[in-house]
Amino acid sequence: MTAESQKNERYNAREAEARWQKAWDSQAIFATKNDDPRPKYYVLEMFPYPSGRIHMGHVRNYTMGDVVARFKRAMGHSVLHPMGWDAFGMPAENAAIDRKVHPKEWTYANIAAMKKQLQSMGLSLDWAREVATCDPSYYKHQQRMFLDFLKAGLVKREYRKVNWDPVDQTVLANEQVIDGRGWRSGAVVEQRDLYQWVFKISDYSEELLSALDTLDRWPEKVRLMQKNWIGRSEGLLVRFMLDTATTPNEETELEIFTTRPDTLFGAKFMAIAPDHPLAQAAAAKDAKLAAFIEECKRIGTSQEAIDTAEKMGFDTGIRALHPFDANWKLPVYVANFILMDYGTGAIFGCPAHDQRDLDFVNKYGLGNTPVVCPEGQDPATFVVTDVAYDGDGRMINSRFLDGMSIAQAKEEVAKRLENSFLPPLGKGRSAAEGRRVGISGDDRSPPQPSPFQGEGAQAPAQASNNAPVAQRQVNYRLRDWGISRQRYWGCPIPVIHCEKCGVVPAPLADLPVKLPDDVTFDKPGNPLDRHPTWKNVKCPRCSGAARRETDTMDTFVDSSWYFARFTDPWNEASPTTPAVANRWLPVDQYIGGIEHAILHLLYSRFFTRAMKKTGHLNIDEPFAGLFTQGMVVHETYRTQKGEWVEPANVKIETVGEARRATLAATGEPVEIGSIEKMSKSKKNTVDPDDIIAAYGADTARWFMLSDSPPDRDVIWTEEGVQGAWRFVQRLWRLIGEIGTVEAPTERPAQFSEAALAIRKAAHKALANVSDDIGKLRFNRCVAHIYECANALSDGIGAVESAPSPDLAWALRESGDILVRLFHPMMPHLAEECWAALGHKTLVATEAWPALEAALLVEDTITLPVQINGRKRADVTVPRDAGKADIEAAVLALDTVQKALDGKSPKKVIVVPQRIVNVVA
RNA sequence: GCGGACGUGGCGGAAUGGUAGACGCAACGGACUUAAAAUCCGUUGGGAGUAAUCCCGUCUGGGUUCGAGUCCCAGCGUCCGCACCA
Repeated sequence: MTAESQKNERYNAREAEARWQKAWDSQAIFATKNDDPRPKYYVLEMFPYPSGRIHMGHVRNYTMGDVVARFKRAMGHSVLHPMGWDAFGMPAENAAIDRKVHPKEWTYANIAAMKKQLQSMGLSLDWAREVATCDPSYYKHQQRMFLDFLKAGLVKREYRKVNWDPVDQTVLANEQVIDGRGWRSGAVVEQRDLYQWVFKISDYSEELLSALDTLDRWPEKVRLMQKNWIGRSEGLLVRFMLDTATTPNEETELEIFTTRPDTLFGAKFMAIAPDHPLAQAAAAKDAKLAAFIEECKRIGTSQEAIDTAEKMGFDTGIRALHPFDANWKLPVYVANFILMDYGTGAIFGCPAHDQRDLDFVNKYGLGNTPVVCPEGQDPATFVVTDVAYDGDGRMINSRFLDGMSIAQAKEEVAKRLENSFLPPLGKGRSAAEGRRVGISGDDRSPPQPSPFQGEGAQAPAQASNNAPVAQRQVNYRLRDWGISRQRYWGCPIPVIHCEKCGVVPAPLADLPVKLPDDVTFDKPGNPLDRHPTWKNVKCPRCSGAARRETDTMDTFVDSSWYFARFTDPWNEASPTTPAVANRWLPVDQYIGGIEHAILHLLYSRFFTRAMKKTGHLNIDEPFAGLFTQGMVVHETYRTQKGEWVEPANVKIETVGEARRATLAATGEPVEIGSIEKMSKSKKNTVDPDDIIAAYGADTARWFMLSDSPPDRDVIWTEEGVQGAWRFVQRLWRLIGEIGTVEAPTERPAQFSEAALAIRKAAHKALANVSDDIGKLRFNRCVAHIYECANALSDGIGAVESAPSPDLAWALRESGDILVRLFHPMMPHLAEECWAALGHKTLVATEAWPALEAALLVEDTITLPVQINGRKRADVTVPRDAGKADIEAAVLALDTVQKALDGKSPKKVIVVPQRIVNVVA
């Protein structure tokens, strides 16, 4: 083909892409061997839920991963780049209910459809390692690990509050409860206590927190979100004696948690959660209190109510004794803002230094006494009215703490209370039975003097051999991970309940505990629960009548270890082959959405630790590098009637600066709305299939990488796609023309100025793209490739007007470089161009071009010259010119002479290779 | 409320404290064409000037520096996360 004839032709992306995909496939070039001795690189994108169709977010995510995979391969790594399916979950069951399709059938059909779509993108995936979490060959190992975790003490059963939908007879996740009603049934959601299987992630709170510091290739934002989620706080557990004359069942004490023990002398009240045992006990004898507690529970469901709820309390009549003064009695309130889940579910309130407590006392007229005085304030006049003071300062109104700093006061209180003692709790008399932590009461140091000593106060009941009044404690916000779901389409929890033997693990030989296929969804509730032949089994231990656990696992469990399974998905005996997993892991680059910043990533980090403990792998962290990509967003359109319109049905015209939209079919005017995340409800989606059919996968891939930094949202526009498509065509023509240039096979000894310019442009692009791909700055890679292509276009012009062997050789060399540079982003086009340049190999298996660093160094450099910080001139000097030479050259410039007006400069700053600044 | 990020042409965005606006999109002018599309060439932050040139300009106001889009302080605005966590 001649250059002339190719100019008039077009690159047929559709035909070429299918052809090259077939070529890659037939040579299995993306299949990765576990015994490959080259340095390993594991790149992984978050695997998709098989909804049935990929969306543009997938295109962006998987393109980024593919660029990294192809680049690392060219750099000589053995690259693991697998793909699978997060295939369990509710949509399959919804489809079963709505459309009478079996979840399994629906899921596998979706997988087949989506796989085809992904394959049309030309991703360099090792499909031989494909896994689907709903497949028994996958969840079998998950069940095995559940049993291993159970044995290792990482799993427990716990009575927990859950959102219960009485119509659908199922537990709802928090996000499925909308305004206190079930999202599907619309029924008012109840709080129910159910036995739940729980992974003890909180055993690792400290470890998961401190190890965040080692994740230096994670976004700071994600680490911070996890840190806040884990929510470490240091404080003191303090036992307050109760006035038994006021307690319902002669309870003797109330244990609280505080991070501000320094403010103990500012205490005005105690508050306990509505579901605190002491509140329950008091409510049993006080109908008004019981009614108040009911009221709190009702408000407690919807998020909005919690946001706006006023502080409410109810005085139980119970009185607590101040730990430093038994004569100081504090009222015990039940309050709606106290959480049973955190600390001990009880607090002491110091209104002057805590806004919530201040709001509370202001409502109930309990007053406040400031005990911390800000520096520079007169303690005699310092008062708090509406805004609590939580800053630094000196202790006041606090007896023996007066004058201390907050830190000193905290330490002093802790020391005194740790070393004073109260009788150990009598059974059944604790105000917070079961919520006390770590106070054993025995084998402790001998009794110490009471803290009341020397304060002139009377001590409450003294006893020897007692437990300390207070104990330092670290608290975490992170709660254990409840994994029980009352659903069919999930991994069965492999245990059996026997009346005699209790909870019995399913024998390993019986794994997988398979989901039965013969289920119906015509009735609400979990089909497993009403499947007698599946549910009723013999106890493996006593052979008596028993029943299977009918709950299945949270789908976050499935995705907490898939990255490990990919390392050896062929192992039928175990979840992993530890030696193989340890070699591949951690994932070097993980790419996915920010929406998984907390749960998925935290669960996976926990799972990695649990798998290490149970011998399935031996690494510390699953993901060494994490990248969170932005969303794909699009303009919205709606008719004057307010109906949303798909972009495909809208015609946009530009009249001068203004853009006008009409309905393509009828010409009816359409309003252009805000740019938002692509969503079905606003119909502002673009179907990847349509784009690939119209422009090809390379165009879609290129556009997804252009312009916007990859961690930010990218706006999908028709103009943008067309720009990308034009560039695809332009590259094809450009390389086609270079392919027809007659060039010597031997490298010329000398290069003309024009040839050197081309070579410099190509090698500069090579250096820049190499650097930017490694840092995932794809938008900058795109810019460098544009620049390189522009330079080569100029080169074509030069060789046409004045052909010469060195110029021709430089063009061929630069063409070879350019094709390999854009190959990771547009692999099909790159293969087509590689062939056009006369190569017989696949560019996908080619090495990354070698950089000739000498070409990046100029013989002379042009430095900007500033006068008083403003650029006024340029000066060109030899590369190795000394500071004095540069200064002399600068001072000789006309512009500088004029500015100095005969005077000598105050100062001349020469920054080598950078800039010169003359201070006049 | 707490925590975090960000703020640059008409738009998306470049810019180790060192020439602000790379690269792309859009727009405008021109070439080719019977015409259009495609393609190619050129212009494009604002203002003044015939011109060389000059002045202004990175949300606002201060500061540090020879030099600030970049660092510090205060304010305004947008976005995100958590949300009564004691």
